[in-house]
Amino acid sequence: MKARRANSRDRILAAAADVAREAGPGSLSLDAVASRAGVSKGGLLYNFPTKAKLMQGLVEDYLKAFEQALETRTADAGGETPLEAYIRLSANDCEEPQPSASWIFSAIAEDPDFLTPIKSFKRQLFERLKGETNDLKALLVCFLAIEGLRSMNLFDSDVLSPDERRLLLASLLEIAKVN
Amino acid sequence: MKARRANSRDRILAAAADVAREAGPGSLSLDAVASRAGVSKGGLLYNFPTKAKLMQGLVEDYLKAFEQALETRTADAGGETPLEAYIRLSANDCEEPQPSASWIFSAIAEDPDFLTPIKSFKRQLFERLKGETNDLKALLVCFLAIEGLRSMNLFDSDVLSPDERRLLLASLLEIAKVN
DNA sequence: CTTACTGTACCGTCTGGACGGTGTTGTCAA
DNA sequence: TTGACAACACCGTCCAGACGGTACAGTAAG
Repeated sequence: MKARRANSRDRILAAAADVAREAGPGSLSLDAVASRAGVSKGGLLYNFPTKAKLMQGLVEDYLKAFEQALETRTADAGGETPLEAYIRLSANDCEEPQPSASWIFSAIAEDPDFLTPIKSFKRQLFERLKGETNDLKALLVCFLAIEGLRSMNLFDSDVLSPDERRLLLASLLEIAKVN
Repeated sequence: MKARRANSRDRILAAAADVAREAGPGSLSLDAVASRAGVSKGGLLYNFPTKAKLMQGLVEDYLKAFEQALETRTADAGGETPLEAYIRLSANDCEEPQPSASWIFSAIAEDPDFLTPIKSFKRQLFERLKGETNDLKALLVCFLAIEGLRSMNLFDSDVLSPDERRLLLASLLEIAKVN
């Protein structure tokens, strides 16, 4: 029952992310996801009655995971400002070799409106940071630079070397610390 | 002859960009592009024998236009460092209401390798800026922040208000000026 | 005669999704 | 305790439609 369903759901979501990353965002078909998840197409459509619902599931999962990571990070970290936490968390995310969210491209191709929740999440995050930082200029620069880093990671761009990434992180933290 | 061909080519490219922006990147079909360009499908395939060639044309045109804009800007501008020129140019690009390059998503969906020329272009640009700037930290921050701005524009994200964008631009130029 | 198309008809492939079936599990009356 | 029954989770097949691409005949301009 519940357990089985939850496992299937998660397996499918993970499989979708894998397929998008490995076969390219344009090859994210239901068949591909189903076979990757070890589930028949019928089973897939049982969990996600339409492709749009699958995409929505991906978005929601992604946002939930990020929010939770940010929350736990800001909660238990000693003396770390929210902006610092956000910078470090994002930098960590981008450190991983594989872009974790290239399914986003599939979602956009399917329907650009899938971005709406992500956009509003970002807007909320920005507003929150704005409320907890008194140097708007520093916040803007840091926030945008992180956005740039995420974008590069998403596009699997290797413009920056690891050393450069480290230097960037240090610079941003320096800017953010003045607070 | 030449004139007719060149016009058709450009019209088709522009039509493709329009379709991608208005109907969504997933709806960039040959039929849609042809009818939008006021050209028959046969005529479209005469100019671009395959969809891949169309995408390639989009990428090449985009890069060429950007390179030229940057060149003229750095050439005639008095006392503007290359980094400043790049910042101002990109900020201008992002000021326009419509994301100019949402066809990129179509290209990625078709085949992620279409990004390769863009990536190498960015790498070259970064290396060039690195050679002409002596504060690597400032360069990194500015370059990434601009990347973030471009990404937001591409995703049609309205996280930043116009005022905030202006403030960001001023901050970046300030950082870049220390040089 | 060549160039630069138009227009139509067509093919093979792929995709989302509908549908009918199936085994396993939980529930509940007798 | 057991047997009937229903809900659940999933399977496998089938199909209409859209898409990229081809082929080809026609045409207007130079």
